[in-house]
Amino acid sequence: MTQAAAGAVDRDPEAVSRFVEHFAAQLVEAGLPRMPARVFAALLASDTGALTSAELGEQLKISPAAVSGAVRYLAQVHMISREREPGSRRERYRVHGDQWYEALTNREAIIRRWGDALREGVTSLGPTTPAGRRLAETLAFFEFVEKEVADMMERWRVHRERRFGSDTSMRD
Amino acid sequence: MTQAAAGAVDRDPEAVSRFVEHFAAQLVEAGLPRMPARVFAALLASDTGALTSAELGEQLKISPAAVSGAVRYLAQVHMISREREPGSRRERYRVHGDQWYEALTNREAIIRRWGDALREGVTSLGPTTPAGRRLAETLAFFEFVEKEVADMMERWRVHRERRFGSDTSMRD
DNA sequence: CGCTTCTTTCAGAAATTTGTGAAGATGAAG
DNA sequence: CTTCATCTTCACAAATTTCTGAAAGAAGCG
Repeated sequence: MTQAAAGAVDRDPEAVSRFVEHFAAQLVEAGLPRMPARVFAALLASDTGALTSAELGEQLKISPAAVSGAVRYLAQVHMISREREPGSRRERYRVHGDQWYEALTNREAIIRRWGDALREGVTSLGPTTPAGRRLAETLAFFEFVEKEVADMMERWRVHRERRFGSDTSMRD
Repeated sequence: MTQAAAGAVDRDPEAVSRFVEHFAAQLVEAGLPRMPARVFAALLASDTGALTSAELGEQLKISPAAVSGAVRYLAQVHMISREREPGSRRERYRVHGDQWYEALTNREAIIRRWGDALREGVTSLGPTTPAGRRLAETLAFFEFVEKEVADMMERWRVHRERRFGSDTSMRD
């Protein structure tokens, strides 16, 4: 084995980097801040789905501070989780298939607050005014979506189970 | 009728403004730029669902330039449409129930580009590598969602029809 | 305990974004 | 063809966001 004694390589670092930057760019365009996007893409493209702070910093050529900020953000929106390795103080950041899908659709919290704001609007503008009625219909849409999305995720789990097997897939 | 001879009032401008700013704040938090968010909220809370540039500027206390920038943005993402009044050079910006729901779910274009980036990644990292497999599953998720969302919107149209009647509701 | 290794926090420099005023366009009306 | 009203574009100023280097905080290990 020329590549490695222990599991790693045959990964062309340049190909990886190309994908990372390209995918990160899409995420940025969708509204994610730049550093979190790059970090996330790097994790997604890693072999194990988990990297240490140092590895991230090196691969992306960014300071430890930047890594720290990015992972804090990503953890907050539940796109990654943090793990401690028992021995060393090293922390390890992991992208966990399941949880990040959910995070994406998990505009839930947002949707709920939109609903609140709209309800307030309906009341204060009056449910029978034209504006009030428009708001009410918009509200109905969000309530509809909220429920539908939940159902959809359920269907996805089934679909995926059949397509990819094991429930805990996408672990390392 | 104490309030008005022609259609308008009984709208407490302060209540309207409160709603507009509150709802706009939620939109901002969801990632919309500030001015577009405020303009959009103002349209949503208007009686007819359509306002002129001047009216928007006055209500929101912003310059014509700011209005122009905001409506350009909103039109681009299909959250409003522009109408010319036949006579005057005045333009009128309208929020059209249907189209803005669709715009919201219409991360479609975005999703498609994500798909492209992921497909590329699967190829260049190799479909049988661990990272390649993770990417492939992620891709499958997006393809699934794309289809499901389309179905969901169809169901919404039916649901709404029954609840709110006429197909062209939410016009002025 | 005190060293060593990581990570986080903080203050500031750099870049980006946002909104304004002023100067063009554009088109209807005289 | 000029004028008036209205929208858009442009260059710049202001505010905000984003990264970095440096210093401070934790956790294992001798």
